[in-house]
Amino acid sequence: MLPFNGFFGRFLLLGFFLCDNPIFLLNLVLFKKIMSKKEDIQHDCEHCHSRYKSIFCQIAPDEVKIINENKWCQSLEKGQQLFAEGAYPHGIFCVNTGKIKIHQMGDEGREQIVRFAKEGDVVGYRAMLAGEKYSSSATAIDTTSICFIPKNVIFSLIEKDANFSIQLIKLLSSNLKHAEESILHLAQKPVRERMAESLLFLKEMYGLEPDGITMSVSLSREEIATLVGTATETAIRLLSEFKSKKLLSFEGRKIQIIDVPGLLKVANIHD
Amino acid sequence: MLPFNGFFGRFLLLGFFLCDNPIFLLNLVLFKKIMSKKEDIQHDCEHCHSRYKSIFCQIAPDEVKIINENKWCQSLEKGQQLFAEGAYPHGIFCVNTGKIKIHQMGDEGREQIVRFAKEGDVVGYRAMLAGEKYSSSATAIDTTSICFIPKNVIFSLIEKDANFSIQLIKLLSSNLKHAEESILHLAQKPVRERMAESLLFLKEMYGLEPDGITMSVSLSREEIATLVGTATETAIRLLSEFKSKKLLSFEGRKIQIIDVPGLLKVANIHD
DNA sequence: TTCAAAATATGACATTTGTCATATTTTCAA
DNA sequence: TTGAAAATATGACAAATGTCATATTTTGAA
Repeated sequence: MLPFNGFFGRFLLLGFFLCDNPIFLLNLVLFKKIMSKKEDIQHDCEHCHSRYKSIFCQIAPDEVKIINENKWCQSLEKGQQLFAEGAYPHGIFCVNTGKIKIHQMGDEGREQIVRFAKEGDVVGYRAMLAGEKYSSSATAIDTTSICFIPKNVIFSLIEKDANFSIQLIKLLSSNLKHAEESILHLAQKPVRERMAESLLFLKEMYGLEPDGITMSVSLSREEIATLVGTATETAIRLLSEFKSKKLLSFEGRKIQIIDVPGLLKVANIHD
Repeated sequence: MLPFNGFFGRFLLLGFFLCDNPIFLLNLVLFKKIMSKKEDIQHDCEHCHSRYKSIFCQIAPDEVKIINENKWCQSLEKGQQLFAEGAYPHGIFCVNTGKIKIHQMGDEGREQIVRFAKEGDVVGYRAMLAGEKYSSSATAIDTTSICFIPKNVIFSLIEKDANFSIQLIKLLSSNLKHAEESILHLAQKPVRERMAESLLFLKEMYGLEPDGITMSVSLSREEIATLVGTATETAIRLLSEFKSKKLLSFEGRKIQIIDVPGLLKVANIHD
């Protein structure tokens, strides 16, 4: 619910409801112009560095122009929610810089992280494309700058550009592959293996800081637990065990990866 | 590897490799005409009852004709494999009648079922669309009649028909939603809940026999275990427990659903 | 800075679930 | 039909993991 809080948020929400209507869309654009000075920086899609890493990397210049004119940029603090499970999508979000987690709430109120997004990734598109409510929530896990592209712009792009459809299809395929791999591992791998695997995954996903060993992403023990699919206490114990085995070291939430081959071995990953 | 075994299978395999080439594709069509009398029935896409339930339900008549001329039908016995993890896809399979399981092999040689398909569903498309090797295998869990549509036909359809792309996107979105729900449940629900949920899922997926209580799908205890994500013995014990609690009854692999509200309660599913 | 709240850490213990052994039943091919 | 192999069933036990209690440390707002 967070992005729709307060005075500004309510206007944004109104904009979302009306964004399929060209006249109201125009109003939204004007409104953006007025408000953007205060709250957010408007990026320029033509020269956007993260566009080249995204599903928009191959679209025609005049389509880029349309997106640029209709998009909406926003920044999020660490911990701020982008959208919530159960809400209706009105467009997709493109991550400009920063880090996002996609998570679902379980029966006992425990969270489960199902996906991550970084620069160049797109979030909130699954529900929008399927014409459904969001089945997951999205929350910034770092300071994040994001652009919102209205639904109608995306659908008209699908109509006009088959190559864009293929990009979307490939993105969904890739997500599905990873999800099915997670199913396999949750069903069959013990927690220790999954923990080692998740740490290596985070290293691949978000990379390392300039020192070459510290992970760029910083998560709480609880968040790590909801990624691995275990209790927070178990996650803490395993991290301590890995530290004592010199596979990694940490100071608070800053984790250094010391021994990649060792972690691969614990994760039971070969070749 | 099964579909490519024997004299007939080797020709089929050859056909797959050559099917992007129009001349060889023609040869394949001629070859089909000769061989089909013996092994398989060639269905007619124009009047195909399962087409209306599929991603092909809205395509233009002349596109249906192209598919009809290039497709290839095959029947599978229960237990026969359609494609194997690691192989290269050359097209997609449309289930005409029957039941298919999509499964992956885990590290310890244990299988995990990740998806099912029935009449009107499409299988083997994820890897093909992504341009990757199959990440899962597909096996018939009942007598199944299936049609193969070559890769080039699908990609030209994506080029020509934006609506078909949207159908594919919706299919992938739906699969992804279910996969992420499975992740949540495998990570957070105890085995007993997952077992009850899986039985209710199978009832929804494949329906009941004319008697109104017997499940149409028949799986071994081991297969049920690989669906739920547990050991075979645990699956057997839980089924016996459900039987003694009069939630269901069974005679071998034929399971009767007796008490749906009771199963919903065990599965911890409300409203 | 200071203090309360939140996060992290650790021990003790209970519960769940998997593994192994071994019956018993069913299936299917000779 | 018959017998061997596979599938199903059940008990005993061990291992993995979660839960609860509680201590310690860190964080962030007043």
